[in-house]
Amino acid sequence: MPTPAEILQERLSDALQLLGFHPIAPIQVAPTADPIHGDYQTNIAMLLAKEVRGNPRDLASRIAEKTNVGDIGDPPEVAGPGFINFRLGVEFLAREVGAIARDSKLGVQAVPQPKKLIVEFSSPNIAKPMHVGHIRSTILGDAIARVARFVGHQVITDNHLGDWGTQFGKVIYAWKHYREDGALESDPMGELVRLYREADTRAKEDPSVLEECRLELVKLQQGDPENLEIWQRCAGLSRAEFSTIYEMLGIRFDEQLGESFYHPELPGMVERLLAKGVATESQGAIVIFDTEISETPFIIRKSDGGFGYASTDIATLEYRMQKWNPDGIWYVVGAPQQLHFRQLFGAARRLGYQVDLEHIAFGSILGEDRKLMRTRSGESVPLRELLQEAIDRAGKLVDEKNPALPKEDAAEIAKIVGLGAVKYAELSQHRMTDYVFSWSKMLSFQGNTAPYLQNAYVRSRAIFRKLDQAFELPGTIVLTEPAERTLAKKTLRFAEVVPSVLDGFKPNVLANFLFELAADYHVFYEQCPVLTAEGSAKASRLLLCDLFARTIKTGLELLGIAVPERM
RNA sequence: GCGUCCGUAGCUCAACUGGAUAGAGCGUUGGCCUCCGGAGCCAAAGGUUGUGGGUUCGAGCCCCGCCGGACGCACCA
Repeated sequence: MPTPAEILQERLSDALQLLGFHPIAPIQVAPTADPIHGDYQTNIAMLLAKEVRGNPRDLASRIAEKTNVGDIGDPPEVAGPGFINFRLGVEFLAREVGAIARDSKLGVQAVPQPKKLIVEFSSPNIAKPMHVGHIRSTILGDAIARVARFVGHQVITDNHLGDWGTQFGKVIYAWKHYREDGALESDPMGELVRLYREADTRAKEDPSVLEECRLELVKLQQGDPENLEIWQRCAGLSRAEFSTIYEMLGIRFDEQLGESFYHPELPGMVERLLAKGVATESQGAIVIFDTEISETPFIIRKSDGGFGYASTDIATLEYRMQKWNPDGIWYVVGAPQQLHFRQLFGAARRLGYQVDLEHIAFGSILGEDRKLMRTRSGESVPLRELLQEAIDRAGKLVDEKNPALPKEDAAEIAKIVGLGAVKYAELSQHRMTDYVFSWSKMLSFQGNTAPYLQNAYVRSRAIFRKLDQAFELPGTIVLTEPAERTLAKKTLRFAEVVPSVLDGFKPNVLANFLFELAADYHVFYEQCPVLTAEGSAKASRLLLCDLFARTIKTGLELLGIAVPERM
């Protein structure tokens, strides 16, 4: 079923045909900023007036006159410099609300042309701790993948693990010299991290250690059995650690092909690029120059014969094209790597790949001092500890607000609220802004936070627990109160907002919508008693409550956030 | 130096891709509980959108110049 905006678009399109216009660009129909201008508006008359050098208001009147909206609402009005405003009528609203209430997807339609998309996100480095820096990619990527699936795309998520980098020389060196088996047993990941740091600091002090680390790496890459075994054990331990975090976060990947997976392909790939004339030799390295992008080259083989991540990323691209032939590959990776991706995409173009490549960049997470978030000792905050703290803090809050809850339920709720708070803090913000991490703000029950939205859901569900009979969708829907209409209109917009998340990759658009929806629900809740109402008023209000609950639940799920039934 | 991103209320952030009087939350001030969860609602105060030009019916958004910040610029990912 089309959304209100789409219906209006179609009617406008018909009117323009009658008047002899054939606009190429889609007709913009946007919700109005202020309800005094109605519910939806279009600026099409002003755009066309510019083209034909006519008077925008006159043109707007002619278009308005020919636009048939008798079954939708009031006759369109011309206002301001040439806007055409539309107001949705009560009958139309009731009809539409009834329709989306019967739709499992709440009116969200499948895209006309489903695409096959690969979404690469999270991508932590093995043998390094997963820290706050990874959380943005993880949460953002997951949300985008969920939305893309929901609107009908075929999505393959891939965790592009950094399991073959230079850091492994250090890890292996330290493994051989400083390993403590007891610690490895009790806290494997902690020990791995300790080993890496140990080698890292020693290498900085002593060039000979650095050289030995390099040699260990070379041995590994040449297939030395001992180093290979150490690498495999480290990789196994890291993956296990990552899995527990992903499980905690409710995130699943279709593929987890690490960089090591592509390693055997690298020499052949470099030869191919040389043969095609895409790559050239420079200062002993094999590089791709594209001065339109940057003076510095894209290094696909180092002068010492080794491979960096530029090479792996090209090999990965080739593999994906061969295996899946996708329409798009989306990389959810931090903004500092913009140059890398511009170069990668440039290389892909030269290789003749026809695929939509997107770097979905994002800003950094700052501490409350507005500097990159660190622990007191100056290290990056381990993700696992951060998530546990979120759960603990949420647990305390839930305990304060609702001490009567059974212990087991309280623990489950703490998890839902705590993790939801962390995710929502990310996703409610424009992805490019560096955002300030604040426990008190994200866990507040007021304002634009996950707990506020979850609580709105819980309140709406509480009504149904008090209901003495099963809820059934009513045949007739009455919307007499302004608060009912406002809520109904907002709910209809869900189907417009969800697909729009993908243009510009902005989950914060959905988050902000859910916040507005919850606010509208609270006004409705305040002004329209449900259980004490009677007849079709009661039935209609129950329907609004149910529809609200489903919408906020579905919306939060698209952001990867769960809702509790009580809290 | 070159490049990318950014600069909006005291603070944290929006602004549907160029639309009407720039909106929320927190904080501040003042109201609302015989009623479904007050974890809520209503109202007020708070702005020359860093700055100077330009483009046009119309600019927070596009173009140019400054100021201020973050990040990146040949073999680490």
